[in-house]
Amino acid sequence: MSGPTVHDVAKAAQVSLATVDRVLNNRGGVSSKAEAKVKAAVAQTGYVRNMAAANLSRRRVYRFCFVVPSGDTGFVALLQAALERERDRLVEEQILIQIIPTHAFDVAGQVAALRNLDCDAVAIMASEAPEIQEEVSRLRASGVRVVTLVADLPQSDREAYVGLDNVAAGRTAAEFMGRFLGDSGEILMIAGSLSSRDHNERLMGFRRVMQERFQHLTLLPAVEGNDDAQSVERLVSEASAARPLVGIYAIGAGNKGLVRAVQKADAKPVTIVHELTPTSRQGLRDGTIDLVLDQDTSAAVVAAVRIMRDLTEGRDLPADTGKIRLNIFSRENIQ
Amino acid sequence: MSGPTVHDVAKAAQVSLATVDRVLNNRGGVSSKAEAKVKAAVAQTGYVRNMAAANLSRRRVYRFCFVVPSGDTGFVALLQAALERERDRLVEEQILIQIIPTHAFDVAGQVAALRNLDCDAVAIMASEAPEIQEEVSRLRASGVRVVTLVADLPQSDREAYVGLDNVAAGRTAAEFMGRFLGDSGEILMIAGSLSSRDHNERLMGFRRVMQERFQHLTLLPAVEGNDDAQSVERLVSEASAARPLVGIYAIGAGNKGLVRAVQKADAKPVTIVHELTPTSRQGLRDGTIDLVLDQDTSAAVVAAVRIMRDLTEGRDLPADTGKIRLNIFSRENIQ
DNA sequence: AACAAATTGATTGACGTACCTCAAATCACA
DNA sequence: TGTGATTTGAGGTACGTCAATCAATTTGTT
Repeated sequence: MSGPTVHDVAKAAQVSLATVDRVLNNRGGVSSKAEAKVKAAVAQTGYVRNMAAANLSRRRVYRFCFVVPSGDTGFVALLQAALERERDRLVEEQILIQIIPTHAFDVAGQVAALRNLDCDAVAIMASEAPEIQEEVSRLRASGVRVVTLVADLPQSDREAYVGLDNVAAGRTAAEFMGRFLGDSGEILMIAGSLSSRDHNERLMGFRRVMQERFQHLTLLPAVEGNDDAQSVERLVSEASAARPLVGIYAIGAGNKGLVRAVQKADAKPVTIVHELTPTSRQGLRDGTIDLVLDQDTSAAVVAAVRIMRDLTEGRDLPADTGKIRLNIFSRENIQ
Repeated sequence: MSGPTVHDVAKAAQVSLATVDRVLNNRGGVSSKAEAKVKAAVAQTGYVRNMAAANLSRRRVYRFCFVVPSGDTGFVALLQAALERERDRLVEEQILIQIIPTHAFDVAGQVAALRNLDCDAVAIMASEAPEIQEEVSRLRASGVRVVTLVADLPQSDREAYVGLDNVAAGRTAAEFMGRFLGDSGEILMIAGSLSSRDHNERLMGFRRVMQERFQHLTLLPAVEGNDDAQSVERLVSEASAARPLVGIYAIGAGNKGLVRAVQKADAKPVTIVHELTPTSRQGLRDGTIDLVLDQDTSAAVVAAVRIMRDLTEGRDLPADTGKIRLNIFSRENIQ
């Protein structure tokens, strides 16, 4: 009823079980002739290893860590929730998820967190600092598989990145901004931090499409909101007091402040923000926010786990691995 | 190292392994006192059943069927590809996927396919015909779990629907159409079939938002393209010859014809279509198509498998189960 | 107290794979 | 042909759970 087993392979290859085992788990000490026979038998019988039995036998437990910024609002809260959901689901598949919270810009703390890991693979969302890249190298050297999550560390030894194509996200934002805005006018771009890679990539994509396709719109110099509602509110208020804004592209967190400022402004600018949180969802509903570009945290976590598993099992990763789709939410399709 | 086992539970509950087993698999013949002790021990030790071992022991193999329309172009081809990918991946988790191709509108054939099933659960994409709903009831009665895929059969005995919220899809199309179009003008809606539920729901959503928010735009009566490129091309050509079209909402298949007609037309209408296929992708790239609303076939298949598994294991389904996210693609975010 | 019925315990053999040991067979090379 | 190295075979134990049997104990009823 269920597929062929190693016994069937051994029979088909006319060798002993031990030899099949040696080939399958390349333990060496097998003549090339025997190896060929076994491989042929595998192909012929259509044998696939029963992973459940294999893992059971070797008492294998996958231990994956997630080193991510903590917080109980906004994106990080969603990520946290997604992680906990997945953790509960994965226990019964013998996959143990450990969530290690850090502080968003605390490099030292992140390094410390990475230093004390004891697991097969780790997913990291951390600052792009040399100390952290070194830690990644150290982890890799000690046999831990490393993937980056949401924020990439492309210069590091990480083996995969799970998250958005941030340039494409910025380009998409610009496209919708341009198409929603018929007339000319000035657009405000607010990043969380101008020194973070992902925010910069979004800015870059946004700027480029604006320049390529919507030259009648004017981009104000990007400002830094520090992912903080109060700063964002002040920046938006000041900008729209100085001149009429037709559009706002908010790249980082702090949308609560953005919503407050937009509601007080005289004219309603086209507002595009990132991440579907309770705040931005409400903004969509009441019309303060026009579009939310979102990376699905659940999808990211699921993808990360899958990749970590593939890596620890020594499988090679499929081509499009880790690309998280950009979700676009408007008031008509918030779920 | 790995979690507590039944042995630990037995020890903690001060009962025998056999009693733990009786409670865990509710075989009956256990005093309520013992049952309580075991349950307390499970909670206290944090025991979770090792599914791999359980399935191995009872030699369980999940057998899931997918009864879906075949074809080598458009959406059904994508679905087919997604199914095959998942099938290959799932073999090693002891999940056997059988793909049973049918013809799109061949109700008799679909009924026949459903009649010969031998599996634990089935995912069906079929016409909304009484014969099929009866077949679904029969399957359910014989213990097969049934979910609908992409096209729902809400009147039937199916236990879950995996697919888009088609009303929301239509509403979203209307919103973007309205926002892209500043001026007034006439909009053409082309459905595949006016008698199919999903197409009707999309139309309904589209119409409603147009009426609620964009009354300066005029909707022409919906036409039927029969998911066929030639029909669609003819319909679009005729419509745009008769009057200037500012927008086209194409709900079904046949986008090849749509693209040809739009390219020949004098004025370029805002064009929104469904499903990201090679054709619509190309349309986005060359500017013929402005927006593609897509339901991710991979996501749908993965969700369906997960639900079928939950169902056959007797777990109850999470609340938001089966809702497939509406992906919105523009030329800047085709991946 | 006697007896049947209900409950509990002890034990066993799968499931498919990993991993180990020890002995037997085959090989390479002088 | 003999020696040592390499390759192969046979067999066992373990992983955690299921499913079953049979004996032992407790419980309830008269």
